[in-house]
Amino acid sequence: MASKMTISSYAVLALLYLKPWTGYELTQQAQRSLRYAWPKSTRLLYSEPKKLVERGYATTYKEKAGNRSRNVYEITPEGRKALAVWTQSRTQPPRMEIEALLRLLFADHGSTEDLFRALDELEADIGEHHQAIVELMASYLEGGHPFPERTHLSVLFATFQIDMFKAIERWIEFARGEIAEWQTTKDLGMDPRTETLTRLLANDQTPLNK
Amino acid sequence: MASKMTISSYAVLALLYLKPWTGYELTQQAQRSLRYAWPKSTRLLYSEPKKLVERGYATTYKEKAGNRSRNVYEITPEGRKALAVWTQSRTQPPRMEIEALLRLLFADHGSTEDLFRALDELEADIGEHHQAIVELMASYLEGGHPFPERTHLSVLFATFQIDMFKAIERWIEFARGEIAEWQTTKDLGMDPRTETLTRLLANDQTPLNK
DNA sequence: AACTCTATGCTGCACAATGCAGTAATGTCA
DNA sequence: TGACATTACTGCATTGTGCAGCATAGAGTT
Repeated sequence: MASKMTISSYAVLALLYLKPWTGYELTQQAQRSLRYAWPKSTRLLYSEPKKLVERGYATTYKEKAGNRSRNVYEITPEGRKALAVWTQSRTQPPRMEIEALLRLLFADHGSTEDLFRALDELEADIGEHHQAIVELMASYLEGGHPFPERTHLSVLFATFQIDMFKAIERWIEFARGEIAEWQTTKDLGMDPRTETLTRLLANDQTPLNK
Repeated sequence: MASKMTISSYAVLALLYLKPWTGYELTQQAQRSLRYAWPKSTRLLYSEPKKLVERGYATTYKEKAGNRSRNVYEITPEGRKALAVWTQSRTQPPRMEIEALLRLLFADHGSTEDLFRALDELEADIGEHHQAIVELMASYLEGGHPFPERTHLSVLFATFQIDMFKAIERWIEFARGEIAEWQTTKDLGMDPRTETLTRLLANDQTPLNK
């Protein structure tokens, strides 16, 4: 039987709403546009459209160029209806997996060098994304958007991302400064500096805002 | 044979490094402290310590109180060594799943009301976490930290979270303002306002910073 | 002309992780 | 004494990931 529609199913269906795509194109497009809101494996992006076909939300045909063939997927009217249902449902709470922060939480097993390295890695990963999105925006100015009529949505989304990345980068700098003051990762506990910070946070302020 | 150590395995192992816990306590503690850096299901948190025992990284015994019994897990010296290995490895890139942003990306299928609702839901979810962490910091001031010698780590981590939550809340307000100006979710494309924003973003600035 | 490398275009399989239902004892308040 | 929340898990179906594998096409190199 047709399995249940997951958010990932709807994400793929929403891409098909824009235009028909091949399986491969879907994997590429998901890399480019969905990665930051809904990161999914390539494998899944090949599987989802097949399930949509099973459910009657898409149709498929094999297109061939020479000896090669590829699967093209197209949304059906039922698929469009299904998307409307999704729009009405409660969104799932956001979820962030940041291993570097996990390392911070347990930094007292290791050295300050280990912790600095984790921060460097976080900075590098964020920096890559940050740069990519800034370049994407530059390309939009030169008419590089594949769906120009949707630019306003992409740009609002990009505002979120860039803002987020900047906040993380600012925090990394701040964290480096704090850690540099520690003599060790361990047993610092509620020293005067930590107490000052705790007081700030308990009043819903951070040393970073403004 | 013993399966491979995942980051989740190390997360549980790191908790066991602090002190022995029962399975149930691990699920509670992971809810309280790991949720924002490494959110995992309750089910997994019951399974992971068993695997650690299989690998020789932990030992277990059944403790009984009356007719009831519970499994207590304790780290072994091998477990401590394994943790040191983890500390040396490259951190995984951060990963964020935010369904509300996915809705934004595909908002042109629906109405502006649908989009406002998605933002309200995101605000509610973030607000809950935001409040919880601020209250946690207030409790630390009253000596509520279960491992007082680790307060400096928790506080640096909390700085990240609160800063992040504030940034998201600020963006939500901004997004509401922008969307309110649209007559529809569709076909706005590169209008003058969108162009202004795109220019800002392409220069690595956002309408929100500072 | 043969070669190597990258991109295209997938599938199968093992295993990680989730969600849900089920089971059962203990504590708490009306 | 009965109802309900909390403690304390386990089994099972299903979703999702990572990796290896397979095969064609095109571009550049020796």
